[in-house]
Parts: sequence; structure tokens; C-alpha cells
Amino acid sequence: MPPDQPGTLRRRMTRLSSYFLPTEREPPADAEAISHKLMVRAGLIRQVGSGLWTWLPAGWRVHQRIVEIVREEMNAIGAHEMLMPVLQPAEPWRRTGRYAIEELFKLKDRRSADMVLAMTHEEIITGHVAASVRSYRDLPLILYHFQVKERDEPRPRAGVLRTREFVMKDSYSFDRDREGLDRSYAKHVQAYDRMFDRCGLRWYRVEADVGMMGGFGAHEYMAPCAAGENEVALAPGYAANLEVASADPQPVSLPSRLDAPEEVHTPGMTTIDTVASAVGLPAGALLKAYPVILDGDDMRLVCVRGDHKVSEIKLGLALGGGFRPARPEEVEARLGPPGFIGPVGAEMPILLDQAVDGGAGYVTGANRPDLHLRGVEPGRDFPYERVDVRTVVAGDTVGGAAITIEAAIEVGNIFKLGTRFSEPLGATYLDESGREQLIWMGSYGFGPARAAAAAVEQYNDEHGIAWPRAIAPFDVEVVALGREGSDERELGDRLYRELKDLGLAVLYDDRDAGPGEKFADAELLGCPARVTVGRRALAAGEIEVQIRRGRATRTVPIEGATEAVAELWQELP
RNA sequence: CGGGGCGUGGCGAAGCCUGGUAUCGCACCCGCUUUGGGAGCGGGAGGUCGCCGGUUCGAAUCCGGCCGCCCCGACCA
Repeated sequence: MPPDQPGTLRRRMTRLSSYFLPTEREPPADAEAISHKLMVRAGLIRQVGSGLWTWLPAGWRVHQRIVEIVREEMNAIGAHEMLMPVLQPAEPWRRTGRYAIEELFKLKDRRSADMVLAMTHEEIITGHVAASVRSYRDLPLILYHFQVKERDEPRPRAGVLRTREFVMKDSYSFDRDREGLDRSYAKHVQAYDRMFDRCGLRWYRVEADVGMMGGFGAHEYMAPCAAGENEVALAPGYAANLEVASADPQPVSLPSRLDAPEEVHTPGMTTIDTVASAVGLPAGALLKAYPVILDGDDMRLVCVRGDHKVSEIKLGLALGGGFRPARPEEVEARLGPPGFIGPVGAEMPILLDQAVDGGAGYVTGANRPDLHLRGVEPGRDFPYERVDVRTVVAGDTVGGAAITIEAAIEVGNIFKLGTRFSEPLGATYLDESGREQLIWMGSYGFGPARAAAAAVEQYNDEHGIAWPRAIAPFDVEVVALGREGSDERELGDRLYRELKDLGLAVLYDDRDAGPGEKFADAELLGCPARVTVGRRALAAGEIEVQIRRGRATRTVPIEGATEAVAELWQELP
């Protein structure tokens, strides 16, 4: 799909009477997310199947405006646009080990060769670079494309927020070493910050999990909104995905020390809450024991404060590998009855979360039925290794400031891959001394569809969407009241032409519909400014301009109205 | 993958329990009226009730199987 060049979008005739903008009065019955409801109602998107969406003309204009912003910022950091196929041979995916990914669509061609539908393009781009880059003189490089991604998602949801097919801008950086990668990464940070600013989104750049791909660092760009699938932990100067966030815990009042642990009878009390109220202490004065089995079949006992939860992501990072929770029979065999386990006497390495105070007495399971221990001191009563594995909670502090937790949707991510792909695919170069070296890579994604949906999530009211100026389907919607041939229509026609000539993208509602319907449709679609030409104002020598966000209206003299509207538009958010 | 729900003209719903000629609102078409907040009156078109099978004189309705879609969780390279 060739992009619209600046200008061509704007010269096109866009009269609503002959445009395909099917609005709906009611949202689809199965829609939950605001962006899902509004984008369907406003005639921007339509569903084809689970996680499969068509972009209708007005919706595609939004998409393409975002694409153009992204393209400009990528070009500004010296990246080169290209295009790679979605349908690919399976072979390079086998080489990188990604053929096993369940989300990867797999198929066979007519000669029964294994093929895949790409979910990203590391394999192919790295193959090209491996084949053509020979020397350190060829580096660094940043290459990118806008291409469809296919992912067999277990659960598509919320309109275009999580789909099985979507366009992504993916770029890939190639450098000779780690420092070079850091520089390419920094360029992307700069470009991405600008992209999201220009799209008019509220966003955060947060520290992210590097996931199963390993890697040397990653950030996610998160747009806060109710329909978001992620949570971000925020404090002044701090932003992280909740999955990996770290913070100082809130204090908990602990009982005075004991010389040695004492048994407490706790019949049938297998939960933190029941034990806490039985001993008359806050949940944070208890230790929660979480037994896990490592990939090598070894067992570890992870302990966090009773009022905290283990973050499986952080635990995975701390363990440096895969793990699973121990099954009840494994707990029974190696520790004690589930519900009454604890670190004292446990014959396995113990990982103690750093929120647990070292020199104080905690209540823990006794590894015997119906018994807990009080006054248990880490170090004195059991050996441990310090880890940071808990999920932070709102009210914890970073640098003394309390964090808040907000739902957000991931709209972009940037990732230091290192040599994860260059190694299996043989992407190397010769350095100055003629030695073969692996290329250091980064990969960077941006989802225009998600950015569009996030904008709808962030900017809407009971009447519909209120687009940021930069990505609205049209800059101005002209609503002419009255019928064909009336003075209102005549002036509407004129304003439409003049606004277009000034370079604005204008949608002109020239339908033979009532005023209520026109206003309702205009506010649903959400162009940043609406120009109304009606008899009332016409008689006074004025037209009316409504700013969509906030819905404030003002009148403008007909004389010089076009310039006034264009000036006003420049100042919109 | 676990749990829950839904499938009836373009959209939203009722009817299903208790089997008997498919209903309502909006949208659509024609005519007249109406034009600053989703208009009024009159006339009209449009549905294999997701699919297949079974029970029955008769199935949107009861039974079985399948398909599709949504939500929560798990997952999300």
C-alpha cells in the first residue's frame, strides 16, 4: 500500500454525500472497550473475523497519518525504508529457534515446503545483512519497513487493540559493537519520543522485560488508557512496566524480637489472612513461602512479605531461567503440608525478597500441620540469598515519592537484541584487523493501529471521538444546514473549496439530512474543528466554529472566515 | 488452554423455559411535509432464525454434534 504523499490526501474531494462513512447509532453488542465501540460506530473499522479488521476510508486516513509521522521521524534518524514479504520460508525460523513459537502461523506451499507468515522480520532482514554486509565500513545501518504482521494470538480483543493481523513499523539496527548499538538505540528513543508527541498521545517510556529473547535492555512506550492490557508503575522520574518495576516497600510494624522462634497453633489456617488475624499482626509481618521447581528439577523456596505478591517475571529474571510452581505433592514431600510451609529447616536454597527486613521477627509456616512459627529471623533462623522478586504496589516509594499504577496499552517497543539473531544467521563483518565479528542488533516496533485506538481511548466523550489534530481523519468538517440550493449550502460549498485551497483536509457534510443527524455524526467522527453554516448565523454575517475537544463554539465573520478557521486550527491540540 | 456468555433482516433487541404461519426500534426504498441537535405522516422492500443431524403431524423454540464470535484468566519472542 503506497503511502499518501503529503498533499494528495488533501486535494481529494471529500463530500459526505458520496463518501463511504457508515456510522452506527449503536455500538456492536459484543464491544466492551471504548475505542472498539467508537471506531466501529464512527465508520472507521469493521470486523472480518476474530482479531481481523478492515480499515474503512476514514479510519485508513487516520492510520496513514500516523504512518507518515513515523516515516518522517525514522527518516530523520537516517533510517532507510524498504519492504520485506510476509510469506516466508520456514528455514531461517528453524535456525533461530523461533519456528516453535505457537503464535507463528505455519503453512505449506503446493510443493509442501514449510512456510510461515512473519510475526516480525528479524530472520529476513538479518539474512539480507548477513549476505551483503562484509566490512565494518558498511556499518552502522538502520533499516525499516511498514508491513503486515501475522500472529495467531490466543485471544484477540478490544477491536484493533489486540489483533491477529496488523501493520507494524519495524526497524532494525546493525552495529559493530555494543557501544554502536547503544547509539542506534538512543536515536530510536529520540525518534519514538517525537512520534508519540506528534501523534498527540499521552505516553510513558517504561523499562520493560527483555522476555524470552534475552537481550540487553528494552523499553516499552505505553499509552495510559482504561482498556490497556498492561500496568505501569509511575513516580516522578520513574516509569516501569509493573512486571519489572522495583520500589521501596511501605513499612510494616513488626512485633518485638524473640530469642528463638516459638510455635503457634494455627489449626486449619492455610491463608495469610487467617493466620495474620489469629496472631493479631498485619499480613506484612508474615512471610509467604513460594516453592518453585527449576528447569533442572532443583527446588527453591522463595519468600516474600505476606502482603506482597511474587512477580513471576522478576523471579524468572532472578533465577536466570525457566521455572514452575511446585505441585502440592512435591511440596508435601520436600517441605511440609501446603499452607504450613516456611523457610526454617527447609533443605533447599532460600531466596528472600529484599522487602523483608533482615533483623526482625516474622511469622512463617512451621512445615508441620496446623503449626506456624513466630519470631523467625532471616539469617539467624535460616540462610538466604537476597533477591528482588515481588510485584510493587501503589504507595511504595521511589526516591521517596509514592508510585501510582496505571493501566496502559503498549504502542511501541524498542529492544537491544545483541547477537541473538546475528549468531544463528551468520551476520558478521570483518573489523580493521581482518577479524570476523558478530553484528550487534536492535529491533524497534511501532503499531499505528494501536496508536490510533489509544488516541480514541484517551480522547473521547459521550458524543464520540475527539482526535488529536495531527492524526484526525480530516482537519475540519464543514456542516452546511439547509437543503440543496439554499444559501447555507452555497456558502458551505465555498468554504469547503477555500479551506481545501488553504491546505486543510476537509470533510464536507452536504447530505440532505437534518441538523441533529449531521451534528451527531460530526461529533462521533471527531474532527478537531467543525464549521457550521446555518441560516441563523448566516443572517448575522457569521459562521460558527466548534472545537471538538471541549465542544466550545465561537462565531467568526463570514468575511475572512477561511483564514480565521485555518489560524484557529493551528492552535488546536 | 481453563471458566463464562452469545449467535433471530444492515445495527440493536424480543420470542426459546411451556413446539403451532417471525416481532419491535433504528437504518433502507417511494411520496408529501420538515431543516440549529439523531424529524412527522402514509406506503414499501428485506430474514435458509450460524451449520448439520435427530425427535415430532409440526422446530427459532426440544436433543446431539459442529462452526463462529465476545468476555475473564493463562499466554503474549
